[in-house]
Amino acid sequence: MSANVTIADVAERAGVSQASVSRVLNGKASVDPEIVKQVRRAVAELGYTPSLAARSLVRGRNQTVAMVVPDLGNPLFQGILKGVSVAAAADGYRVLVADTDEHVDDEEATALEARQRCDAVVLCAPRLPDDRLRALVARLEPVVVVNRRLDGAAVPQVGIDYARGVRELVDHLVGLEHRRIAVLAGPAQSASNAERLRGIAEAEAADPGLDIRVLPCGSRLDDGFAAADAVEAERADGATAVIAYNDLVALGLLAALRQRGVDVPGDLSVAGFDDIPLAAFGTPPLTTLSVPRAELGAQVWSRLRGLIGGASDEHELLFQPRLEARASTAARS
Amino acid sequence: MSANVTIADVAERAGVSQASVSRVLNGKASVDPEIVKQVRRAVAELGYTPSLAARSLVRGRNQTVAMVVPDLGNPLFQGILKGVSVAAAADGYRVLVADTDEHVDDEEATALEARQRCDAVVLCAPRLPDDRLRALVARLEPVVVVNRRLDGAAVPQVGIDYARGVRELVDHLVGLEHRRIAVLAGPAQSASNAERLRGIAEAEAADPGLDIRVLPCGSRLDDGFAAADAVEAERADGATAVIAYNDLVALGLLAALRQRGVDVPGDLSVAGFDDIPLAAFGTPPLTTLSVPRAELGAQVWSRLRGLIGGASDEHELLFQPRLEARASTAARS
DNA sequence: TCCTGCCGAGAAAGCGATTTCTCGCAACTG
DNA sequence: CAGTTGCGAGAAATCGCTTTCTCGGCAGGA
Repeated sequence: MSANVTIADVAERAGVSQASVSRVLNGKASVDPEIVKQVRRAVAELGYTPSLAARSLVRGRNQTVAMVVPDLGNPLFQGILKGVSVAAAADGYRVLVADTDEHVDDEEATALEARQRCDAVVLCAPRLPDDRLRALVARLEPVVVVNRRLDGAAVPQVGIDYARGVRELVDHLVGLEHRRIAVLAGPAQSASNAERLRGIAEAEAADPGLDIRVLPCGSRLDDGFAAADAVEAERADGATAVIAYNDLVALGLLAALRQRGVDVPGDLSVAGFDDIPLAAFGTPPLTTLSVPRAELGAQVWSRLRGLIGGASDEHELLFQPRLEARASTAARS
Repeated sequence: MSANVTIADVAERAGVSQASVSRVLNGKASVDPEIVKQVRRAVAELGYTPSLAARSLVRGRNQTVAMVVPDLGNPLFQGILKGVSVAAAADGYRVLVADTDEHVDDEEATALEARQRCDAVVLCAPRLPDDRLRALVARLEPVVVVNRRLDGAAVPQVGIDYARGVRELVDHLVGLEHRRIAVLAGPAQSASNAERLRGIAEAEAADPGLDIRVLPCGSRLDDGFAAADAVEAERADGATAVIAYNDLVALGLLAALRQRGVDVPGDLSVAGFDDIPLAAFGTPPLTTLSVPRAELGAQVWSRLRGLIGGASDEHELLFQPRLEARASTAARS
């Protein structure tokens, strides 16, 4: 079994020194072809596998990165996780997940702890306030921040241009004659929520005819479901369209509206965000903003790999969401 | 920074030996309270954090387990992952995910590679044929297999009693006067699919009045969506109910049927499996079989921990799914 | 022909913990 | 009072690699 075979055994069997075995295995320097052959044979015969623990100790590297997310149940994060994971795997890296379950105060501890086990970490949509986050990020060092703008930190960031996306969505709705729009806000500490709201504010400022009301909500299915009452109140008050924090919220809302017999998009247009796989299969199919999750994940890995390799990088990369107009939004009737 | 502080530094600062520092940190043996105080102070002052790499080398343990899944996009696996992850975290363990993306032939390599980095692995719904799986499992050793029955392997298994669940579902439909039922099968290599089919066969055998047709399908949203034609053909042929491989498939099917103007449950009853969060929010809310994902995950961890601790365990644990009758199934009209 | 330089391979020194071994000292027994 | 016995703490070995150091041999230049 590979378990107990050490490099010493291989060396002995091949009749060479451990150093040579190591050289062969790592392709360092030039080694006598004969020795190479001997070593390879010995390795094969013994079924030798280098101990990763020993290797990490001496190299100070793990070949593992951590991804810290606020909620693994969110399809957006799942998509990014998968993207990072696939890209990293191609370079022999694995990823370890840590779910903070939206507990802001666990974020630091969790991230720090994860960092101990890994060569780098990707912080997904951290909920921490700016100053604490900046401090944290400094201690995490090889780190990339996803979906959270953080000024004044020498850290690569990759995110989604929610502000612009939401403006696009508003434009879409305005094009459909909607003027009174309700917005279902996400978690208060979510930076991407703030970005969305910023976009909303910009849109409102640009078009005085608009009347947008922001309602507190959340990020999950049941949040959307529970928001139905508030939405109905807005509708009674003249709102004809709703922009939900994300697709999950939108789908939850859709379900609740259906129960109440509200027709979407006849009585009310509803739009989401993220274009999760289910969005296209909703009732009705959901108008939403599509974000390239997998590609984003790949980009994150590419940055991360650079940092691990010692590069320094503090660029910010913003993906532009693309409007996916489907049946849940329609011209005001 | 914790990065460069070693136990030697702490020892020096505290004026004691490394051994004592180690003892204090691990709470082994009894140490002079005075020394304990010194060490703690030195640790705090230096901001010392033990190197996990060094620790793993000497202990031969990682405090990390791997979870290998065929598709992270599946909410069932996400739920189990979360369950395992939370339970493991409570014991200071982290989990590393490896997604084989339904590539059967990568399963062995992926699992083996993951095992190298971890103290144990949980194999989720492996698609490997029995003999290869048995061989693999032997090499993985501390391992628990989820959602796959594997006879003749000394390995704990935890799963879901799909056969019984599906019989329950059939009973439910029969109670609603359905006799001709279409079944959308999952991935061919999926063991849980085989279990479901076994349940179907049993139900059919028990009730000669039943006429159940199995259609090939898949495990994802679009599989269900794409199955609509086949389902319609069955319906034209007299089928009045459909049992989908899982909720994702059911939801995809629902979407396609809606496009076609088929009324569910009026024209056709549809049931799923797993009770994913979205099931209750479908149109109509989906009748499904609920499985306790988080609890299952916790059980998996509990088994795993035992194994890591050296216990031997080859019990099989089967969770009984619970019928969640909702609006997508109704009496045949 | 002799010296310098280079190259390849083995010996040995870490990497940073844990754990066994050893030893001194105090307490306990007969 | 002498001879264990026990206990606490430091020294050193160990885990399994990588990498530097060292040295012998061989080729090229003077």
